[in-house]
Amino acid sequence: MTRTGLVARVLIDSPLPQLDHLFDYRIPEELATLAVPGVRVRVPLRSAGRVADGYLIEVVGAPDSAPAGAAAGTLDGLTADYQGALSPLDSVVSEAAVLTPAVWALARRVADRAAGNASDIIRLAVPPRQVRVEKAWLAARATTTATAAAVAPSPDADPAPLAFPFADYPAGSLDTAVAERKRLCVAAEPALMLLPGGDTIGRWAHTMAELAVTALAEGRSSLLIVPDYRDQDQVQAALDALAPADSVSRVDARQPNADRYRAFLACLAPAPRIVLGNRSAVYAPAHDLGLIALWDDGDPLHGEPLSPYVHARDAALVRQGQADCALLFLGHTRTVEVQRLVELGWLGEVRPTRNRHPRVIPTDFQATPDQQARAARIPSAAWQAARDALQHGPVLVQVASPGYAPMLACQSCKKAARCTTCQGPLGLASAAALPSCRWCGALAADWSCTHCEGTKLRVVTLGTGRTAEELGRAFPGARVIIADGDHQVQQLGAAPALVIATRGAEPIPAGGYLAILLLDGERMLARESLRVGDDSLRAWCNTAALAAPGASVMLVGVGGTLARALNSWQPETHAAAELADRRQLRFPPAVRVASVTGTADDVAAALVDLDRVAGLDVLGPVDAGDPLVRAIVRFPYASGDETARLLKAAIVRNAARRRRPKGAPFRAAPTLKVRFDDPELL
DNA sequence: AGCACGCCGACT
DNA sequence: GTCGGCGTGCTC
Repeated sequence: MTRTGLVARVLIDSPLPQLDHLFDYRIPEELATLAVPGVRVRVPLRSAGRVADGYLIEVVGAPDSAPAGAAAGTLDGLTADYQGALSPLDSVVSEAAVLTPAVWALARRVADRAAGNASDIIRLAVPPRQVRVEKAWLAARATTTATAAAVAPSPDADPAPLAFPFADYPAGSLDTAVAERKRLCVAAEPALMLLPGGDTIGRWAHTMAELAVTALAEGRSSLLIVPDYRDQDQVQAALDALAPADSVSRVDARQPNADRYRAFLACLAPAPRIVLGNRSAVYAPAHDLGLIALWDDGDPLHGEPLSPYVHARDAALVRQGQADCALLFLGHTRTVEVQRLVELGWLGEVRPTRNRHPRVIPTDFQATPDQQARAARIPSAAWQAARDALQHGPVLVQVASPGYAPMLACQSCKKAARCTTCQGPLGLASAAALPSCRWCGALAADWSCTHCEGTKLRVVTLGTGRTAEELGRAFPGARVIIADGDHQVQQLGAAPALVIATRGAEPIPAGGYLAILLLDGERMLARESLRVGDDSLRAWCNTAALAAPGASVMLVGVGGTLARALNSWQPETHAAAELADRRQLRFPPAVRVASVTGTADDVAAALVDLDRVAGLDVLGPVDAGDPLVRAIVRFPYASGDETARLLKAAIVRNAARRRRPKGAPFRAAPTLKVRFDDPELL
């Protein structure tokens, strides 16, 4: 067959694993000028009339002319020089080149690491098209490129130099991070700061903004990635004070599609920008990327809930390698994952100059003179401190979220069930166990209610509402403010108030809390998960960082290494100990893991090839709900690429093969599912 | 997904 | 001899 002219290599936007490679199409003459890498295209697929959406990845010469360079990092050696007859490109959707080469390379690599589809990553990276927004952007670009681009690539409005750049950190640490492309793990200064505009934010947010402004001054872009919108608001407030407003793009799945697309398109401009957003911001296009800064990488919101479930931390690590930019993980605590990278020497460590930290007092439960305080499960020392502080300003009580470890209550009067010897809360160690005291361990074999003499227990989850009631009685006359998922309060004045908040929902008071009580520690730790310790320490440190200078932070009813790590403000000692344990057990993140779920036959077929992967072992398979079984494979990081490649091949084989037997019309045949690095796995 | 290709039972 | 069943595989 004779072929001349140009060939478009196209990624089909489809969730089907069989289609996750590049397809070659002939570029018709009339599309030659529009068909450039990154544009959205429509292409015929199989039979005429069917068209699929896709992205033009690259333009190459026809195979018999010079192949213009192999596609970087693709897994489609088969189609690199497709020999069949080529169909023509159907159309180019618009001239906006929305998928940049850097984002494509990132999506391909991130998907390959997780045995997933590149198009699933691209869906996170490129928001849905909004025709009006795109037309406006194209029109504006047409008028500005003629003038502005010719003038200078640097921002026209010079940002004011930072007044006290990185005042909290040693000279030569963060100020040179962008220029020297450093990879760092940064301990955040656990304090609040008041901005000129009147907002109070965590100092960490200001540090993030300072880093981005430093990059901007060097003519380079930044990605600032934070878990939720409350964190975004804090960084945004700091950026408002430090950076020109038109150099900041906020990328947030919460905003309306039009706003989201507008912010995305702004990132495509050939000028340095600051991109602020949640986990998907790690995939934002950026001109000359100089910095990726990720706040609080242990927050579960950094984990992507959509297949292939790639954590923002992992995507950031891949992107840093491709862009050769600075990469900083900032937090009040250190995750085990980051600790591993520190011990490998991959990340350097930076701490604030001064070792200032909140005064955390582990407080054991003891007999309380006040009846109501006892009912509200507050020890006397903590109750006293809170009562004194409440004279002068806001006091925070952090409680477990409803639905955490369930509590036991009296079936007749609905009041929380208390241990008859120590007044501690009763709980169930396991579903089948006898109720016992969470504090002293005494079995509540012949329990009776102290309020109504009832003898029957029921399981309840105690929300902020009930806690507020109890605490209100313990602190009569106090103004009570509830902050949880349903009642969101962001900012708070300096007036006295008793704030009852679930973790993560604490409002930020101007000047900080004068006392903080961390309650329900046992309930948080009662959860069965590998990560309860890490999660709880992270939550406690983040909350303690809201304390006013010199304020007491009381950790109630929790001792041991967690309390020591908090009290000495050395959370990395906990991370190091935890990592040592995981190495011993061969648990992640000492090794990587993947779960393989499907019918017994499908799972067995997927596992056969894996036995030649170096260092890999298989746990299970075990039953995972009637027709399904689940196996877990563990493998060293060095074997990750091979494991992912083999499992992806198994997924493709399975997808091509699976057919629903016609006897059962509504029961779709279960697909083989593979999930890498699931944090909830063990 | 959708649609074509292909290899075995009852029909003009 | 052929029409069509749906199991199998491919889509540039």
